[in-house]
Amino acid sequence: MSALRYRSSRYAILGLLSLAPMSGYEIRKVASSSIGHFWSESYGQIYPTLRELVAEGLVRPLSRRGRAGRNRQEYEIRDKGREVLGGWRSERPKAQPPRNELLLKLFFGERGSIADHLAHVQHVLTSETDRLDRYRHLEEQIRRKWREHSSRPFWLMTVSYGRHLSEALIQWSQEAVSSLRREAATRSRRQSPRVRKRAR
Amino acid sequence: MSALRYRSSRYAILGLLSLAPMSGYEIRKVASSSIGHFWSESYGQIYPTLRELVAEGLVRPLSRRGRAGRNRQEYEIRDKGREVLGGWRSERPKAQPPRNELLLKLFFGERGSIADHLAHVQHVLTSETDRLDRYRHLEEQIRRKWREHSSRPFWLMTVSYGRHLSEALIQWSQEAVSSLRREAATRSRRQSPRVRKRAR
DNA sequence: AAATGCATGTAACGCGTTACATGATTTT
DNA sequence: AAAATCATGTAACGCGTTACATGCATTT
Repeated sequence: MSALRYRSSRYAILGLLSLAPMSGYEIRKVASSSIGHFWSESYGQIYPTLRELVAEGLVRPLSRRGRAGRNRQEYEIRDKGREVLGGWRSERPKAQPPRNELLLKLFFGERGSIADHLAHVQHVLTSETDRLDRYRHLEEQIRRKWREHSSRPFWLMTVSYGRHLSEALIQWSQEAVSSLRREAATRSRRQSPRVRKRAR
Repeated sequence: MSALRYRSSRYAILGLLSLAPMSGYEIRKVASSSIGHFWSESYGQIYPTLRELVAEGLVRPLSRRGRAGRNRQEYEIRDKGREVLGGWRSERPKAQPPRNELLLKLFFGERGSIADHLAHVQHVLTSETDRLDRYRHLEEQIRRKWREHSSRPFWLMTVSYGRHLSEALIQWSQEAVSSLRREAATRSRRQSPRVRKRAR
């Protein structure tokens, strides 16, 4: 694509503004909490994008009476913005090309130290366990706090996605730990076959 | 990071060359088959990177007697290349920041058409089902064909990762289909409450 | 008055894909 | 001889993060 690619950041920002008017700073904060589990957005994208959106008439800067007397500029989505957002939403979502460093390291792992691999996999195990915990809390919060909000089922679906993925990763990493241990045993046996009996 | 980022492409390429000498074209092909499930690499990266690797003495161009008389240039990893690869492998793998368009669309889905969302989710369901099938085949192939290869356990781990993920996504998408149907029912009930009885 | 933190904004990179250009070698 | 396809290579983008610069408002 020489001309345009997906420009998903625009839609992420537009989407957040469709929930409520916000400043760039807030967009960053809200993004990292609400959609942070499956999306990331940085200042370097947000501020320039906001300008673009204003220039295209999808978003409007609000007069600066923002409750805090702070030096902040809030933006509000316009009808045209909602239309554009709707059009984007109905197109088939693009998957980002896969790039998983962990698997890359494992794939070329034959000559590496098992201890290193174990450390990597165990890190996945602990971090996904934490993450799963957060998903559970989050889910409960959404169930309690947004009992009547019409977005609730959608939000729950995104959390559930994360939950399923974390559970899968936890399972995988447990299995991977076992294989790596087995592999370590095989290696040491290959190095010193006489000691084999000692192992048990 | 103003200076350098991860430069994972270098290591992906170096890793492939650690398995066997290859040309740039082959690297592309091998990559999309072997590590294609969790990694992607394009020509625009491969050729320039090969030059860099040669310049740094990590890789050596082979004399052009490649069995095919073709106009091709093969490269071979050097000892220094293996060292560098080993160093990289023992560092903790970096996770790429999450960017999931599907979830983004669902999250802002409240005003969208349920039919669109259903189509997106069902696409996940079918494509992950296919993928799972491919993983099963691949796993069986590795078990049969590489019975004695010392990389076998590592390769199996990467396939297993994919399998677990696909299984989780299949489960999730089935659940999501149900929620979306429920949501559609709720909506139509809300629109025309009198027709409620007709529905059953 | 100094320190802290809120808030906006931009420059410099690095990463990666896509699309195109080019030519050699097989195949038909 | 024409078509297909193997193979290398590069230019132009778009995407995104990081790091820095700046200044106002609030807290201490």
